[in-house]
Amino acid sequence: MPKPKPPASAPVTDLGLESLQVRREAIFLVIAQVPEGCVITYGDVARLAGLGRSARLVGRILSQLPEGTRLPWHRVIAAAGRISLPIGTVSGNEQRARLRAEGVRIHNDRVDIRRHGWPTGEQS
DNA sequence: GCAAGGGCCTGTG
DNA sequence: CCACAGGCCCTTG
Repeated sequence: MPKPKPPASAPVTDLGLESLQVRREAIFLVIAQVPEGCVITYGDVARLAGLGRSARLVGRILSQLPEGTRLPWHRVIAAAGRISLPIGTVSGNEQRARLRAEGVRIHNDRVDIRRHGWPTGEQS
């Protein structure tokens, strides 16, 4: 049958709404694995999480993170090592402060991705 | 339910 | 730096 109709009685294992959750979890796991002093781009996070080109989704998810999260969201930056969060904002300031605290040098809203990029860096 | 606009994006020109 | 298009999701009307 090309059209599996779910019973209106008990759609317990319902995909679709849940897959959103799954994506968030995947993103969470990927970012959680970024080592200290390293950065990763939105695109790479999406790719490693199996989301393909949904870098924008990653940004959206990150923007909606709870305050007390242990997720190192500050290690997630835009492509080419650019920091997309504007300076002067709480998040932007926090991100820069944390990165610098981890030894990441920031020069004009830019991070040396060749040095701190992950996983394609040389931290091994 | 569809169209339009916007957002921590990305790549090309 | 700006403009466009490609992809994903949310909010409005």
